[in-house]
Amino acid sequence: MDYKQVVADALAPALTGTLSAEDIYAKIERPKDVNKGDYAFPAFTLAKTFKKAPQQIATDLVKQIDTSQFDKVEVVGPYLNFFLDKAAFSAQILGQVLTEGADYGQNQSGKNGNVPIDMSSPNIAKPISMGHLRSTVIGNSIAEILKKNGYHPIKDNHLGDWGTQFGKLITAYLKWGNEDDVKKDPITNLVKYYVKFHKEDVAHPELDDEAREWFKKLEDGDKQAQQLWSWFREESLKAFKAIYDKLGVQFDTYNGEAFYNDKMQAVVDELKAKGLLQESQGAQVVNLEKYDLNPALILKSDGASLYITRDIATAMYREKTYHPAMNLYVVGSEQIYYFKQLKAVLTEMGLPSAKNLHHIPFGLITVNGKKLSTRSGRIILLDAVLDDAIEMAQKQIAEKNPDLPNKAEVAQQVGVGAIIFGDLKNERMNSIDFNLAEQLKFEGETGPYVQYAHARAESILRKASGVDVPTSGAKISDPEAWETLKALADFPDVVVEALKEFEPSDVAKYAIRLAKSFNKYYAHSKILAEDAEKTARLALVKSVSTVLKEALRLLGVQAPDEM
RNA sequence: GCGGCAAUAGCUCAGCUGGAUAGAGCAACGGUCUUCUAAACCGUAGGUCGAGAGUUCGAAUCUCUCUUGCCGCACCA
Repeated sequence: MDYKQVVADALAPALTGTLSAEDIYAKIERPKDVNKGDYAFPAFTLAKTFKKAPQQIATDLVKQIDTSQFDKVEVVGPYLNFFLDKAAFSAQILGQVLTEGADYGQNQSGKNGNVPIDMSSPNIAKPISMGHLRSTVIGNSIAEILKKNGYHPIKDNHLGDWGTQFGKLITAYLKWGNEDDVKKDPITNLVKYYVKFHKEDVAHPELDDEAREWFKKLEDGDKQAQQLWSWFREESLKAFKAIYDKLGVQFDTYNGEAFYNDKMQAVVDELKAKGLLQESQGAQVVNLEKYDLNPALILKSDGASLYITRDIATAMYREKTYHPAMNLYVVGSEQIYYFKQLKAVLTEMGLPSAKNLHHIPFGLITVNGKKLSTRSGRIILLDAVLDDAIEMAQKQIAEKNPDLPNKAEVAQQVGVGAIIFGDLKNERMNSIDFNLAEQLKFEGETGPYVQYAHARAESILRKASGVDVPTSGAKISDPEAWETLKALADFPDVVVEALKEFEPSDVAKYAIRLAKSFNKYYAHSKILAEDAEKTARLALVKSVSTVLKEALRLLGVQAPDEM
């Protein structure tokens, strides 16, 4: 139920002819201070039309409205403060959460439309770093949020599995590599070969020619080249999947760059057919002047294709395969300009999904203020960070809950949860200077804090087993529960808002707010006390547990029942 | 040089479509476990919201200028 609307409806009769229903609704706000009620209407805007002081207007207004449906309506200066009927509110919201369960907050606005999401996208034969974490967890969370809004997301890992570096890799492997090492630890060893190649080719430039030849062979379908390439790819993918498993992220497709190799010519043909290609300094470009953008370079002067050619092919493929409702790209903010160009080219081509293409950028992860880079050695391995976090969680469990039965499982859930939550709780666009100690904090506004609130709720429910939790009519009068009840009621709006902004952090902040209000309630009220409201309180606890778990799920974070 | 993003407490960040004394977490200091998990709760202290101008009854929030930092600016992805 929309309680803001209830307030607006109450005000409407007194303001007919002055403000439209929509205007009234838009003016209503939530006081920051809890003591000033649940909703407030400021009378400033009416001062001109009524030619009276706002304070006076507020005083007059309150006399004209039906206040019976509220606990009270107060005039404080120029504000009308509305206090909702707590008993009715609690019965309504708890009934709804308990009836709907995990479906609470679900809406169908997406009409099951397909939404491919370009995300994670590590490069074959290179390690997954903290930089990939952001794309992976943001994309994964947006996928869950999409589902909650009735869309059908398709998580696509657009692997970097093609390019001249494979010529170098093959050359290096044949010279210095061996099969067992690659099988044992593919990423480390493949990177080693790659780095060695770059060291050696300074003194032996003929290596570059060899590499070029190998890449040419690969493109021409040479058997040995193909075999090595697909082997490197498989071994890398195995290593990647181990990390994705740890993170709890699955993909629907792994349509990497190689997948589009045979779809590139069609792009060039179509651009030509539509008269969009122009020659410029020997290269083929699409002029984007009318979008106030630099020309997009489609073919190099040597005729080779580029990243954007591949992305156009990808967009065309997705259009044909999915008829997407939206087309999302979770890629770093350094590519904002590039995606403007891509969208402009696709718009020029008349691709229907171009207008629903959204680049979802995020801030850079840096170390000591500097950009990560494999070559310079400034790299933070995601796997190592996850392991550190899991180990830290193990220590915490040993200290705080040594009798916990499934320690290893919970340590993983808590450790990984801390890392994911830590990444998602801040606005996407904030850049992050990596700090391991900061990532491993389990106190305050963190993933474990939310998980802990959930585990406490579950603990109470276990202790109360045998008591029937009512799914309707649960009224709570305890004022300590009020913030928690209101937070529960906000969840459906958060689901909508988070999608609108593509902001998982909205959900993370919400989870903290709900957990915090519940922890406070928990500290001040004895839930299992034997009195008339006990079952109502249990209804609240059950509702909190349900919604916390669901909010964490939308972030890709697990919620253990005990920790 | 042009464009984008950012600047709020010692540190990390919230602050919704402009609204009532600018809020959290961490760190500091003090308090709360014989009672539902203290990974928690309560309190104290801490800010000329980068600077300046403008719009407005009202600006951390909108506009402009400036400063600082990061990112990008066709043959990488």
